[in-house]
Amino acid sequence: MPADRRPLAVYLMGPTASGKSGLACALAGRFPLDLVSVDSALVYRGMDIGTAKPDPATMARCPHALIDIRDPSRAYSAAEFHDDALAAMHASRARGRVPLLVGGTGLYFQALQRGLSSLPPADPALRARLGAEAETAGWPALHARLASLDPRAAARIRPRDAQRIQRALEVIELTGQPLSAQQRRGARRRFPFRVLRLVLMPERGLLHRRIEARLDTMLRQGFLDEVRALRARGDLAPELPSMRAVGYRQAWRHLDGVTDAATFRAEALAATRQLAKRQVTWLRSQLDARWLPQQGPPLQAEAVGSLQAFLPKDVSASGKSG
RNA sequence: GGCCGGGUAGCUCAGUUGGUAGAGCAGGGGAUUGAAAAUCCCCGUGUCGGCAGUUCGAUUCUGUCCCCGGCCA
Repeated sequence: MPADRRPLAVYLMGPTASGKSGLACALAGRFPLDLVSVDSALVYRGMDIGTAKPDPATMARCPHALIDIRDPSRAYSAAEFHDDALAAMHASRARGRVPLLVGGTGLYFQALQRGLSSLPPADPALRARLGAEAETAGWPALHARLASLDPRAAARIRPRDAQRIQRALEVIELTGQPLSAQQRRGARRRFPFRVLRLVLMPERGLLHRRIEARLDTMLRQGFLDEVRALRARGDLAPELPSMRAVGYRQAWRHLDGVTDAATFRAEALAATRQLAKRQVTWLRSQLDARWLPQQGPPLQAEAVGSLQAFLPKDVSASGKSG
């Protein structure tokens, strides 16, 4: 078997509050790494406290690509991430360095790695129209329509999965072809990087304790004021992808007067735990990943060791020292 | 101390005209192709507060005790 001559990339994956950011920054301090964020919420400007975004001092010491690249009024997408991340990886490679992709958004990692089928982007007007139809007819009715247009897609998508039914009908309307047929056409190509996957998977109870402690820190740091400021802009709405983020959605309801402070905190905690659980489900499918110990110095030592086994020859092969 | 409500799943509660019980939330598992921190699917045995009585059978009826509210003293 010939040696894999593709340049190296490192993925550092883990659920929220697992300590990814700290570890990434520590590793960047000792290896020639460029950090690329893989996080669907960190892309939004002005959403700092509630997303646990690295603070300005950390960002200065450990710059991340793909953070603060979008206004919260505009949705970001997996397809844009795919292109942006690949561009950042190639730029890093061109500098003779190694990209370290750090984050917890499973779909983004998958879209990057496997690519996406060639499909039209979201069409807000069309989505609004489909949403209005669903309002009166109900999603199962639109699912039935999907079944007549694209039985294969309808079999895969549940009758109440509003988001996927809407997307499928959108693609069919925009292209005149069934979604399933287009998805079956090759998204796959050889990925241009050789990947070392590191996974942080803290024991569940520990993760829950860390989530709780972190939320209380956010609240002390003025999370609610941050959300008040976002609401005060006047052009944001709770249906936006940015404002549906964990914590922000619950804070919005609280500031609307729907929930009291204790309820808001409990809801935000539960939503964060549920997010972590879904992230863990993605991670469990990472069969060829290197699982790191839970936390503390052993974690860092293990990560450093894993990297050392791969990095030197790659970096030296690039003809440049980090 | 007296009277009235309550004590059922981790939480909030429903229910059983007597045949050992089920919702919401929480929690667990899974799916995941341009909104993904999104969206969706699956998973409910718990001394029905304790003890005693009636009964073929008590979580349900009766007695008594304990605990939590409220009112009265």
